[in-house]
Amino acid sequence: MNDELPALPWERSRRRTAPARIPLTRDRIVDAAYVVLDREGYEKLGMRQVAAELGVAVSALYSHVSSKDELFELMYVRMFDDWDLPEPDPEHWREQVAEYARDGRARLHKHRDMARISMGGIPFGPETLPYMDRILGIFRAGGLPDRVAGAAGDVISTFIDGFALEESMWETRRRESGQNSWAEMRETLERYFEELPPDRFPHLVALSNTMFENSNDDRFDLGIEIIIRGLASFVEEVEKTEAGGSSGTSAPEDERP
Amino acid sequence: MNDELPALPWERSRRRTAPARIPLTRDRIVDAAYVVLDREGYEKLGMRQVAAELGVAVSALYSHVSSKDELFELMYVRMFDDWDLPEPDPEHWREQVAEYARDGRARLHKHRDMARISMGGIPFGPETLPYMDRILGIFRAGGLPDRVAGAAGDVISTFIDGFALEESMWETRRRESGQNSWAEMRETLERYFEELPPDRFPHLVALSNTMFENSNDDRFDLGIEIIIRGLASFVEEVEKTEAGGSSGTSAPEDERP
DNA sequence: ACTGTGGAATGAACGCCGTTCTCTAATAGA
DNA sequence: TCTATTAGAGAACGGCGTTCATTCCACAGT
Repeated sequence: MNDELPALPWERSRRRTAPARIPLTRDRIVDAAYVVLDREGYEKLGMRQVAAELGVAVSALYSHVSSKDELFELMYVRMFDDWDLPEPDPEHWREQVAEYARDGRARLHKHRDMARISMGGIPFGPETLPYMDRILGIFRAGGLPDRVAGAAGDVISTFIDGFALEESMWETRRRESGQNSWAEMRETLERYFEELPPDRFPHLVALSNTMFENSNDDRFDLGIEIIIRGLASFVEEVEKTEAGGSSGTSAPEDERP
Repeated sequence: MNDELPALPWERSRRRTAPARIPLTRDRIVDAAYVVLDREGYEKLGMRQVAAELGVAVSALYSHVSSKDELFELMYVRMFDDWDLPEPDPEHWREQVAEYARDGRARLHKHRDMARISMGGIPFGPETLPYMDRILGIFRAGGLPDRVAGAAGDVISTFIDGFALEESMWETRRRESGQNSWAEMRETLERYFEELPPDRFPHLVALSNTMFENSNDDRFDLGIEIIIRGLASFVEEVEKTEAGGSSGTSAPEDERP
C-alpha cells in the first residue's frame, strides 16, 4: 500500500480533520441553535449558522433533525423544561395563574426573539400536553365552568406570547435604530407620542405619559390582572356557602399584586 | 402631432411589446400580493410570485417598493381601509369593544394567513394611529382609568391577532394533512383528545367535548367577553350617579372624525 | 489481527429566495 | 427632431433549506 506516501497535491487529504470528538445529538444541535439565536437573532438563525457553531457540515444536522421547522419545534419544547406548575389550589388559583403567566414571559425573555419561535409552536404536542393540562386544572380548580376554562387558555396564552412578541419586536427596532439603551428608546417613543397633534390623536397624547411611565413589567401584570378579573367573574359560586365568601358575579374585589 | 393616427403596420417593430398598458403602482403591487397570498399562502408569497402575477420583472417591483418588508407593511395597513370605528359611546363601550374585536378578526380572515402578516406590523404607524386612538377613546369613554386603557389595548389586540394566528395555523395544518373540511379536521382532533390517557391528562380529556362542540366564533366571543368583564371591573364609578350624565373627568366625550 | 459492514459526517450541488446592477427602450420636454 | 429621464427587463450575486453520492470510522464477526 502507498499509505505513507505524500498525498498527491490534486487529491484532497484523506483524513482531513479531527473526527467529531463529541457525537452530534439533537440536544447539542438545539443548544447550538440557541447560541446562534442569542447572538444573531431570529432572522439570522439558519441551518448553516447552527452547523458552523458546532464546527460541522450543514448536512450533518439532517441526520438528527429532519428540517428547520423540526429544529424550531425542538427549541419550542425546550422552553418547557423544568417548568414545574404547581398543584392546583382552589383557594389561590388567581395567584397561580398570574405566576404561570409571569413565568411564561420570563421564559420567553430568556432567549432573544424566543417569542418568534414560540408563536407557531404546536401547543398540543406530546411534550407540552402536560402543561396545558395543568393550567386547565388550575382554572377548573378555581371554579371556572369548563367552556370558560377552555377559552381562558386561549386568552392567557395569546396574551403571554403576543406581549412577549411585541416586546421582542420593539427590541429589534431599538437595535436597528441604533438606540443603545431601552431608556433612550423609551424617551424617543414618549416624545414621539407627545408631539402628535392633540386634535387628531387626543387619547394617544393623553395616554403618552402613563403608557411610558410604567415599565413593561407593570403593563404585563396589569394585562394579566385584567384577564384574571374577567375570569373570576365567571367563577360559579356552587358551594362555598359560608365564611370567607368572595365577591359577587361580575366584579371581584381585589387580589395580591 | 401624429398621436391620434393609427400606428403604421410596418413600423410595428417600433413598439414591439405592449408598453406596460397599466402603469405599475404600489396599489397594484399590493393587490397582486394579496392574490398570491390567497392562492399560495404566506410561505409561498415572494417577490417573484408577485411579479409573475403582474406579468412583470421582479426588479420592476423595487421601483415602487423598497423591500419585501415594506410590501408586507403596505399589506398590513391595507387591512385598515374603510374601517369605520364608531364614535365612542360611554353607554355602550362593551358592545363597541366587542364589535371592534369581531371586525378585527373578520378582517384577518378575509385573506389567507393574514394574521402572519399582521403580527409584525407596526401598530403605531401613521396610517394606523387613528384607529389606535379611536379604540383608546372607546375605553376611556367607558370609564377605564388611563393606565388600564393602555393595557386594555395590549390585551385586546394580542388576543385578536393571536387567536386569528392560531386559527390560520390550524387551517394550514388541516390543508397539509389532507383533511378536506374543517368538520373532518375537528372530528379528528376531538378524537385525539378523547383518546388521551385520562389519568395523565384528566382536564384535557374532560374538556375535549366542550372545546370542540363550540365553534371558533363562540370561543372567540367568549374570550372577548372574558376580557371585557375584566376591563369592566376597573371602571371607575366616579359620578354617573344617575340619569343622563356623561362620564366624568377622565373620559372626554367625543371628537370629530 | 483482519476484514466487512453500517451509520455518521462530508462537500458539492440543486433550486429557490431577496436584492442589485446594467442596459434597453419608450416617453416627455425643448 | 433631438435629448434627458425613467420604468422596466434581464442577468447576476450571495445566501438559504435541502438532497445526494461519497468517504470515513468504529466496531462485530471470523
